[in-house]
Amino acid sequence: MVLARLILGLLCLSPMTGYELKKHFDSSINHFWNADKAQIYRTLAQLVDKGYATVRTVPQSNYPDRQEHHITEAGREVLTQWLSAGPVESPERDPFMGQVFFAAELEREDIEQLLVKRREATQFILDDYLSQREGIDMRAAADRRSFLMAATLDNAIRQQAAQLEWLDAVLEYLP
Amino acid sequence: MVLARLILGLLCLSPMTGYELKKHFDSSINHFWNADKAQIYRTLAQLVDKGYATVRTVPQSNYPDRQEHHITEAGREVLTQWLSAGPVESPERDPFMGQVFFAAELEREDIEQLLVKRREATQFILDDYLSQREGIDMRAAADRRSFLMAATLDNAIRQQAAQLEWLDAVLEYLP
DNA sequence: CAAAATTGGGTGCAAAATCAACTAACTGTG
DNA sequence: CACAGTTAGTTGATTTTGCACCCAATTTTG
Repeated sequence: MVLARLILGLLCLSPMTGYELKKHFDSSINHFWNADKAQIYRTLAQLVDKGYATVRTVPQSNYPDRQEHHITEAGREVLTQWLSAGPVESPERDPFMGQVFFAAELEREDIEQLLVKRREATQFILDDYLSQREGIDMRAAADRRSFLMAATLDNAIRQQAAQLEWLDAVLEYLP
Repeated sequence: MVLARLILGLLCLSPMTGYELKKHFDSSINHFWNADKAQIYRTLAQLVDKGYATVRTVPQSNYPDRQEHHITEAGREVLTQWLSAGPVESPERDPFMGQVFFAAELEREDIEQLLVKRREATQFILDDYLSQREGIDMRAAADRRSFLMAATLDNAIRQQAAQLEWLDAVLEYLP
């Protein structure tokens, strides 16, 4: 459900192949969603089935044909309806917090190691997001679209930063 | 996979029925995981199948028999192995951020409404977490288990608070 | 020059998750 | 007294997701 909407959103920005969609999920959008490519291709097929997108085969000289997917009017409607229907509630799922919740089964040192390793991973992700943000032209953020896109990245940065602070606090006060 | 480990973790705290597990997912653990009850019962059956848990039928006078699930030694090992294997990477999925990312398709007022509604929902969740934390005996948090459990709730609180701040910033600077 | 990555697409299968019922007895509330 | 809620568990169908493959040509890298 969500994936279909996100793909419609991307196709709304510009027509794309499944391959290019996967690129977006891995880079520009990786801070709030990811998707398996098999899933992307299948969802694309569904969208075409329902008339929310159309395919145009564009031959290329050296590389395989591009199956360019274009959003239709019906697709645009579905997207705006999703956006207008109010904020979706996210399920609130964090397996790492599960590990912390039950970490008392481990020795103190092992718990510390778990937290330290997580700290490293979080720092790594944060650095990635920060370098992504550097690549954003701030003058372009004057228009609403760019502003909102940059804002989601800012949120991801805040979340990771908050987690870093939390990890440090837990490491400091762990009995 | 994760669900099976979390159930093992809960069974580690005390033997439980599927019904009681569901209660935990809905209350004490709802800040980092949720689960459908059908899924809980099926996963429980798998755990028994694999020898990670055993069932003891406890008859009751008025209510249906309790299918009390007890964790086995093998189950405990699986749990500690999961915890020792290092922090699991979470997929980073937030459908609401997807809505914000593509919200430029809407009118300015509708975008604001989306953000304001989300703000309300976030405040509501935050208040829930805060009242949960009030119920935690801080003297009990001196032992490691209680400390870690309380810590995961603190993390959820920080995340929600960070999101509130972010929402306010976006609402303020939205072009 | 060989090995790996890129471009572009796809299949099959299994596990995980969700939705919606259905059973059945008891308990509390208006 | 009727109706809603609680306790306890189960089944079936469908969707979603993830993993592991497969194809083929080109281009880059060691």
